[in-house]
Amino acid sequence: MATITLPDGSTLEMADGATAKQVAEKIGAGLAKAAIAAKIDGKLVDLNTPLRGTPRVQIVTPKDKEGLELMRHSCAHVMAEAICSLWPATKLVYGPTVQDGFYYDIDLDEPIRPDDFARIEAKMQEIVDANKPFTRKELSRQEALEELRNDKYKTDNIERVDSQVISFYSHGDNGFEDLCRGPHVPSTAKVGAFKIMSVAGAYWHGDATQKMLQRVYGTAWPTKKELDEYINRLEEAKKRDHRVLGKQLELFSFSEMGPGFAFMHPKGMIVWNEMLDFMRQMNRKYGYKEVRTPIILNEELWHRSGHWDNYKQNMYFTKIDEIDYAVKPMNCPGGCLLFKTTKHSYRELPLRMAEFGMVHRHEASGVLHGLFRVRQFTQDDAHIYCTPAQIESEIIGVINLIFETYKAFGFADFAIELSTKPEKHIGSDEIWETATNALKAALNHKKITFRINEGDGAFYGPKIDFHVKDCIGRSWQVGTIQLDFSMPQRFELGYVDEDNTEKTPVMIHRAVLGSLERFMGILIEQYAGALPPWLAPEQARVLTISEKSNAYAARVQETLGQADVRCGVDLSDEKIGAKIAKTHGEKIPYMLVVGPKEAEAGQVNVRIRGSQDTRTASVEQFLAVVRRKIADKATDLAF
RNA sequence: GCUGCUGUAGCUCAGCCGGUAGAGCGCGUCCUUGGUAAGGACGAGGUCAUGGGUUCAAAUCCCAUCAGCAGCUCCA
Repeated sequence: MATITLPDGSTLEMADGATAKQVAEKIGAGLAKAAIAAKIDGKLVDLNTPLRGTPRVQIVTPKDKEGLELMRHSCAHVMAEAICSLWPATKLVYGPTVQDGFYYDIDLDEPIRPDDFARIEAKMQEIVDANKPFTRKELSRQEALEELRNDKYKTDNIERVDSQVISFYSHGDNGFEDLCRGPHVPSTAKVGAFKIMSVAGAYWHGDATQKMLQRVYGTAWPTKKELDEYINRLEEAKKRDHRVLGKQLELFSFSEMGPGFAFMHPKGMIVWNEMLDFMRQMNRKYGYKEVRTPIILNEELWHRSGHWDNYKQNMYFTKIDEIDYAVKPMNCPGGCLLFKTTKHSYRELPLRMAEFGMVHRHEASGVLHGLFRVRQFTQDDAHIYCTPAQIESEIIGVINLIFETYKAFGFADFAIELSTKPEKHIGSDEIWETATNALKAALNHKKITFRINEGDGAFYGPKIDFHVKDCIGRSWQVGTIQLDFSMPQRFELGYVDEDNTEKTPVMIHRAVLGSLERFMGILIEQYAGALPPWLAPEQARVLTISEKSNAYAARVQETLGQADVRCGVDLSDEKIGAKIAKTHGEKIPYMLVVGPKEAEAGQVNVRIRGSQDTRTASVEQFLAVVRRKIADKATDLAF
């Protein structure tokens, strides 16, 4: 007999060798039907695994996170079989699950096209309808290597696992079999509602020198309804796409004349300047002075800074009067030159110098992506020159500044990473260790939990990276704090200490928004284009019922404009419904409907973006409310 | 940079088994003066990304280039 303990603590007596499936059947027909796998003593296994002794058993269904992944993985197998049957030359490489779905990397010279998806799906449906059992076969490592000696991909897969038992799964009678750790759903009927999503190239092992494989992406969900909801969610995310909204809302554009170089339009410039004004305010509050350094500087400078050796492939070069120059990819070397123009005393430290620096980086053509990845961008950069003793308090100061800033922009959720010494770096190991420890100390002091990102630091020093989470759960890297002992040495920066000796300062590089361009893109996606009043290009618009109220509308607009509210007016001879629809499309926070009634009473009828309700208020009342919303950086428009 | 897909009016897209272009939105003019998510009529607007090739004939087929999209690699 086997004594089975269930997750609720109850026990079941079963015959020795009974399967997990039988346990599910004993518990209930519903569970047995939903069951796709089991967990025995915490280990995920196939449903037909025999039970002995006194195991703890949990029946896994697609409702469990692990069950869902397992189901998707099984679905990947079904897709693999479908592809192999349609393209017999296919060599299977690797088919894991990913967030919301799965993919399978295949080696096949004939490209699979989106037109083929329907055929693949139809074939998959055949396999599903056949309701064939997944069966497991185990071989010794040696036997497995022998059996797959002609398959370099599968051989490689075996070599990458350390288990001595290698398992294979097959479903059906046509001999489809795939190396796989498992477990799997019991039969092909249990892979859920699926859809082929896309196909793209992917290097073998992510190595650009290796063969480009085809990666076919699919998704699978327990029910058709959930699949539809997922497709819906994707469409919703697409509506937030800052590239689409940027065009629609006339914020910015790109031209074939300059791939990766954004054009900021008048409305985009308003958002930009609001961001900039706010960051300047923060810089003043936290004791920064602002500077500006040249875009183009002599190539020699970049040799000295280490950029030539470590960053050359990302830089643009030019010649002026036969002399070699480089376009700056970072602001720090220029900042160092500025620091060196005068002699410094320890009394000046910490010296915090901010720069909204426009930098140019040659990014590979394939990585350009709206405002998120561009070749020219503006960093809200700063360099803090300080003594070693001041490092921790300075870093804490920057962290405070960063948190305050993100909150103001409406981000509540952050994640922090500490990146350590990369392969390409300058400076000794001791320096790196000291610097890394200093960053850790500051984070610990602030009681901040962080993740370590090995080998991902800047070439001149370790860094703390800040990620913000947007309202639909996506994470964006924005701010960074980098600690640098090398650049000050290379540039022979110095200050005179209390004891009248020359010392080398420590340099802290920091950016809060990171890139103004990227941050604007993030804001657009976060708010789906419906920016809070303080950032909105047009904060209110007066809509007239008919031209009888034009003069009054103009007066209202004038009054608001005088009070620094960005207010437009729609005097067109459209009907009010059309004007409201148009204003909604432009995502303007406040609509002020005025007709003879309002004109008579000196009022406006306020309609708030996203709401059907209206409310009449005097112009003064509305003005007071909107000014407070702007001042508070409110995201809630109601009043 | 690599692989695949795409490029037609300001925008979104149709046309693409070859016979020199169409819709909706937007824009302009006129009618309409209408009270809360799109009133009506008329009109203007396109070297069909660019350069070659095949053909009597190319938006349509082929090649190259450029750009965009998805992903890979890289990154703020």
